[in-house]
Amino acid sequence: MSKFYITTPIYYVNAPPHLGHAITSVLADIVARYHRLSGKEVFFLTGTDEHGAKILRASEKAGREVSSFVVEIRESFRNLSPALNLSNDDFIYTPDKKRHWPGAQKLWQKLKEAGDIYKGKYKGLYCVGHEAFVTEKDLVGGKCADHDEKPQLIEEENYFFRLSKYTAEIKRRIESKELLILPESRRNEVLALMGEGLKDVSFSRPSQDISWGIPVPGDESQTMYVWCDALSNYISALGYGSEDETKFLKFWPADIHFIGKDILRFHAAIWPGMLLSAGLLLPRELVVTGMIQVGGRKMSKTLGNVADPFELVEHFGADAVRYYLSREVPVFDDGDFTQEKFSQAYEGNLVNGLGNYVQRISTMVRNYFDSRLEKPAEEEILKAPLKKGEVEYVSVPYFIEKIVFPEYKKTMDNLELNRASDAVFGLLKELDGYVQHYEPFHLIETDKEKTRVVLWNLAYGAVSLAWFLAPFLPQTSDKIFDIFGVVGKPQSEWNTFVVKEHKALFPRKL
RNA sequence: CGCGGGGUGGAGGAGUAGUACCUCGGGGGGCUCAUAACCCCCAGGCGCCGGUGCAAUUCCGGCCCCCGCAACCA
Repeated sequence: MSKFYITTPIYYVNAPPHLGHAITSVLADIVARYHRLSGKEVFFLTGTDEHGAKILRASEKAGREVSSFVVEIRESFRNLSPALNLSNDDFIYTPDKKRHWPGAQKLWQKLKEAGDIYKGKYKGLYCVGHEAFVTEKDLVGGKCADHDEKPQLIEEENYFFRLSKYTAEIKRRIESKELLILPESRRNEVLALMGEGLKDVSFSRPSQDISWGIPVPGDESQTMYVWCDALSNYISALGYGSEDETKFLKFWPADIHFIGKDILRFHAAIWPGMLLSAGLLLPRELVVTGMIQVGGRKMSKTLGNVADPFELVEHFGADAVRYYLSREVPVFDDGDFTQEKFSQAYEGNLVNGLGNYVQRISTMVRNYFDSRLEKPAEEEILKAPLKKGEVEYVSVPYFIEKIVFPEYKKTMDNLELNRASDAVFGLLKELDGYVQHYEPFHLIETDKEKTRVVLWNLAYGAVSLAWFLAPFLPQTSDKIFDIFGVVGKPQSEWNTFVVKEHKALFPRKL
């Protein structure tokens, strides 16, 4: 059985999860489920990034001990899994001394042994109020936004990682697609960056400035900066650096790192550089998602337009949120969220579309055939074909197998999840049209046998929809299998359908 | 000249060198199994200016506008 290792980023715990985190996790989950369903041994990792000066300052501001301060937000990220039905196999967090630190420190050690760690001077803008370095972004009009003070340009000694040394090799891996970056435009962006040559990166800070972090092995006076601390989660979670590296040996390299475009540079430059230095394999693929905006604007706490995934789930259910995030928002481009768009998508495609379809078919089967439909003979099935265009006639199962499935598989394999979803909902549209064409609700009065064929095809269609949607809408998919009495049955055994009475799959919201 | 992505009917999206597609909304018709759902038809569009081509929304150049990134916001 082949393995498949997929990760989300580890999320920074400076605030509870918002829809942007949810979308990355949901997309990764859909891919994880898809590969699991196609028979691979999948390891799906998510987690949180909890170290750093920002977090320490936030905890101090709240008058809390930092180690307990982060737990709350960590737990809210962990709760994304039950809320959104994420199938992650593990959850890693950076302050975990037992599970994470050994891996991070071993990795550091490897880089050091490779001669790629050296002491250097870091020059930066230091804000006295923050007692830390700030970036240009923290400034408003040259002054620190929080303290209204002008930061000072100061120097301090810390460790650097010789990233520059690996520019050519990283570039080669990306160009040759040994390290595949999707979509193409992101790949180009990174390659353009490589063209300028990568600079060495600051890799640690004096621990007096940042005590909240992982100590540099062999030099307690320094704390690891984010790179080695956070990026190493992808291997520490597999046991790298621990006594038992079985999982690491089995699952590394990652088949896919799902990331947002905002952290592309770290994942396309620094992370591969570190892995090369340590003599480890590079991930096969970086999948770079767009950002989800709210009402056309970037989500921000200042604007007060942060969309809360938990609220949405509570109101609409996990599958509705998963639906929106995977279909109504493009995977690779920026998307937009508004309450109105969400409701519209919910009403249109889930309530009126999928929910209504399942309802009308199951009702007819119950009313006309006492809830039970035996599979008609093949030649009978051909007598109620699906009309495609003007002249082409195919049976429903044939259409699903030869037209829908290949399109679904192709787009899923290319991670064009919204297009795969399009293919499935396109099938739904065909099936609704098929109902209208044969009018089983009339046909039953004149030709019961043909009605049986028509309804059997429609039930087969419903179950097929459930099969296709399993990675996207796992709960709904299970419900549909249950309604048609084929829970746990492979496609080859979708012969007799025994239909149950059921509640609306997607209740209408007022 | 820091880097990059965009501008497609009322709205949101897809797409292509040659009849431009989908969803929602608007107008009309049909059906009644279904969660006032479903099916069919109609109106309306490729930011601006040049260039290359038999042909450009699609390729090239310029302009206008919007938006990201710029080394710890998915």
